[in-house]
Amino acid sequence: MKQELEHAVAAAVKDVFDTDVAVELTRPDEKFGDYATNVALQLSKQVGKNPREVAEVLIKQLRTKLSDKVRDVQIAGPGFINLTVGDAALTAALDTELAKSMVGKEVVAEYSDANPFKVLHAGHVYTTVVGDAVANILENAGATVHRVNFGGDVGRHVAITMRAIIRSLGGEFPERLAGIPKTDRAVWLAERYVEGNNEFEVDDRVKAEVAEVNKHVYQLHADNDHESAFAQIYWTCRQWSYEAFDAFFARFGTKLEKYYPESEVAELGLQTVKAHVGSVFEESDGAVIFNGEKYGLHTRVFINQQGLPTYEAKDVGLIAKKYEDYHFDRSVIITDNEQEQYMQVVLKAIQQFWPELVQATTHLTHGKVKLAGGVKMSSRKGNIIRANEVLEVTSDELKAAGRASDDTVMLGAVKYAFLKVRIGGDIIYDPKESIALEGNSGPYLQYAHARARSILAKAVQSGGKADDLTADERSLLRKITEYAEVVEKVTSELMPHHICTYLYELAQVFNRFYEHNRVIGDEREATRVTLVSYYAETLKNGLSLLGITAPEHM
RNA sequence: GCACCUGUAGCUCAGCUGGAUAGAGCGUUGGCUUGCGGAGCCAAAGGUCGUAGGUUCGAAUCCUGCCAGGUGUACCA
Repeated sequence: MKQELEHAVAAAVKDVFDTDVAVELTRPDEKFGDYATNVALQLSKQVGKNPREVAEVLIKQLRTKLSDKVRDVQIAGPGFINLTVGDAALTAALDTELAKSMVGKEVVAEYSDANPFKVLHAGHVYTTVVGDAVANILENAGATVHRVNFGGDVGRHVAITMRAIIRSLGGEFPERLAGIPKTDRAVWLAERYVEGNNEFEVDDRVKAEVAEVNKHVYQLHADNDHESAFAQIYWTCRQWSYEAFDAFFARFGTKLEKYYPESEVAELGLQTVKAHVGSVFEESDGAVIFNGEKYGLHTRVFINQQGLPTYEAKDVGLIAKKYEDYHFDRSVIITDNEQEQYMQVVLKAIQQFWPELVQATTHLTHGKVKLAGGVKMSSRKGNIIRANEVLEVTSDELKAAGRASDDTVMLGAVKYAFLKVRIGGDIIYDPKESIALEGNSGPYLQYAHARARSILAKAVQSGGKADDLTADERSLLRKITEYAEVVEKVTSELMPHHICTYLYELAQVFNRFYEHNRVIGDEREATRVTLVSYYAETLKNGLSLLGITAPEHM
């Protein structure tokens, strides 16, 4: 509908002024009409007439050309042209298919980036929620989306944890791991990391030991060692981590197709970097670096003095591995914004030898999670908000409010609270607000859906489609048809919060309609039931893009 | 030092590829109410859009300086 009208306006401009313009229709305040364009203002200078004169000429043309679809064309304000669509055309728009702009495309969405040997914290929840939504949105546009995780099972944090684990066991005694109860494993590992890191930061001897353990871990992978005591401890604890991740993501409704451990891409990254030393990378101070300053970025180390690949080199290996596995048309990476400039350097380096892979890659970032009135989290210190705690505080809030704390509503609350804000900046999470049934929250929309379903369950008549709508009916219909436009915008911008804003507005429009209009038993029941049915469906579809379940009852 | 991000109502945020009186929610104040799920609806109060300039017919939106907060900046991830 919108596109059709845009083409028609562009054609009218061409007819009258013989010039090509890109017309973008916007949704103005309802009192102005359904769509608005500012082409007259844009053309004014070019044509040498004042905007309202330009608009005068254009609307004559539009009125005749669009008479079948548009019932009113008006000039307003400084020279806006407002279009009001006919009821029949608006009703017909309900059944237009959503644009499937990515059919046949292979997409890799990398998010969550949970690291074995570390605990999942609130930041992982945020990344996962955003990543899921982005993946859903692309999938909805017809793409085949592969959801993957990239996590560090080698590197300094692993060495720090391994050293602390071995000390805690009193030596390399893998059999002693059996003494740790299954339910405590994840927490126990997290404690070892914190403990090890605290020692690492203040003691140079510990730093040296960690460097040794780090080499040992890489060696273990190089030798494919599963036998030595050290290796047994390593593999067991890595497995504990993955089991903890699986459990958490399952509860969350996230299905990651693949975990890429760093150990799997380290060698590939190392070799790739080595192959481009002299052309892209250079040796400096015993390490291999990429001089990003040539590109206005900063310089980073890809292979350290010990000859080990850093995270940078692993990212080189990762992008190659992803391409090898999926031959992606598009790759989306979602991380914390601390990695923004880091990623620019890595991508700039890769661009030198694999430009097409970088061309297809988008890096989306989000900020940190802070609790309302709370403090930033640092996983190095002990004062982090664990992922489970995010769910627990939300669940507690539901209980405190005397409501059932089932996962449907609890996760709906968390996901919506994280997604309703534009990604990029930090968010302040307020569990109390997230579960509220009044205001802009997930549970509010879930409730709105359940209520609509309840009306539909009682409907006697249905399937009516009128072209003589009342003002309230028309407002609701108008808002429902906007969904397709929102989805299109969100698909191109990958900004899920627009869906939240839209769904909330939709629910408000519905409530206004419902306040003054009886549905069941009214002589217009058939028509109104149709509207309610599309409304409920739109809520459900929108929520599902956000990864939120729309329950039938609450 | 340099780079990037952020600064909009008491609080939490939309709006930022320039356009019509700057919008929501929460909170505050007042009204509707035996309802098809009122967990709603209507209304009021509340804003120098950090600040000073610039570009433009038009700036919260673009450009520059400054202020404040955050992040990154060589062998962590």
